[in-house]
Amino acid sequence: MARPKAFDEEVVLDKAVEVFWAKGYEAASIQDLVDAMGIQRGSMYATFGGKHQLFLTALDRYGDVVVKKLLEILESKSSALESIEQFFSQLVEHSLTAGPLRGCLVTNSAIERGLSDEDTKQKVLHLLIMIEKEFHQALLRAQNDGEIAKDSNLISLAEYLTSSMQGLLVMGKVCSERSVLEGIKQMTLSVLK
Amino acid sequence: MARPKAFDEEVVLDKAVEVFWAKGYEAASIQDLVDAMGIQRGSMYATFGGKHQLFLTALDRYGDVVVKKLLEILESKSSALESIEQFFSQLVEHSLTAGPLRGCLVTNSAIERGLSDEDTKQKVLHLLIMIEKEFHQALLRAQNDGEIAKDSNLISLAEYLTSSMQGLLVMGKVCSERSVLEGIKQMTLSVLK
DNA sequence: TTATTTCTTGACCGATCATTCCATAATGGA
DNA sequence: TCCATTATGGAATGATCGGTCAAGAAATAA
Repeated sequence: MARPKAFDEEVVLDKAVEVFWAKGYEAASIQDLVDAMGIQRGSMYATFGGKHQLFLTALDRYGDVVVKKLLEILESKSSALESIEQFFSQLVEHSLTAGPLRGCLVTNSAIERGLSDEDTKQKVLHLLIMIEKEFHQALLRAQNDGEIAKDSNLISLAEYLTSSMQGLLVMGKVCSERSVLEGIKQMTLSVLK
Repeated sequence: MARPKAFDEEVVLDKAVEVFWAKGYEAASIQDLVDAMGIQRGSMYATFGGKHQLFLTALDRYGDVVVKKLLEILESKSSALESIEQFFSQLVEHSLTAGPLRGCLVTNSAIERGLSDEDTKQKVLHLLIMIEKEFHQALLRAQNDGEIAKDSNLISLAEYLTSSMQGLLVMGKVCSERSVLEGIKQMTLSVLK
């Protein structure tokens, strides 16, 4: 064996996630990143390979931590429909309080890198499908519980909710009025009733 | 008088719009811009003031040309509800065919610059409100024609449609399947029925 | 203690960034 | 024709970009 790393990879990766989340890919410089991560450039390159690789790893980490935690709401004990409503309430709350971390790294990455970076595009697609599947599960549960009609197109509904989520997050980037975001949420969910 | 400009300001501005639209603010270098615009750096700085100013001017231009043209669909002769459906069909078609210009400069700017650039945020908000007002007009028309219920909350509906539009444009950045985008469109519009 | 391995550090690289500037070209008015 | 004015073209600015590298520090195995 030899000298062990002086930092926890996951801890510094979480810091990188925050930088990319707040500033985007292009605007986040290596200096910004290593400053926030609290490590030297050399260590970053040795550990993560480079900016592009670090970003892809950060995107994975974001999915494992942030998205996964958010999706847990959809698996909560309450009624499926209620859990979906709670989910969107959380999005509204996030937009109103998250400050520099407003918005979602998935949405941001889709917009900033979706056309120019195939790796990112694939990871974003994978995350969106993960979200969509979770919506689909919740919708199935709602259907089984008689909360929504038997003949509903659950696939389309799940895709619709995923898209609506993206829209709400875009609006939340520039609009800070709770009433507006709440109204959008209500209208979005009215499709399910 | 003195020597006249060798280029048409609006023509080269349209080229700048395309570069920002395709690449985003940060990823668009001055070199990219002046190459596409067909003018020299000096002329660009003399005419538009700098990258930030050029971007803001390009955003205005985008609103005057692209957004305005899209919104004309909402004022078409057909029924108001039909015009809204046509509007979203156009968004789907755009996402499937626009290539490097997929997506919307308003959405992109909201995501990339909404938190870090107050000028951009204000212009984006202004454009979103413009879109929302146009939706509202169409909804009023629909209500007067008896196409939607008298007691509908038209303000919330207009905000909802604006948000849904943003969501669809985000999805279109990474998803090229017509069936998915069409399904989202259908679900979105089902709120109006 | 010594040898070996790996990590850390900070200087350094060429390239590119946005921006400035100036000599030159071109135009219209006098 | 000559002057005043403005646009053009392109070199040059310093800063910062992402990325590399070598030397030293730290830890374990022998």
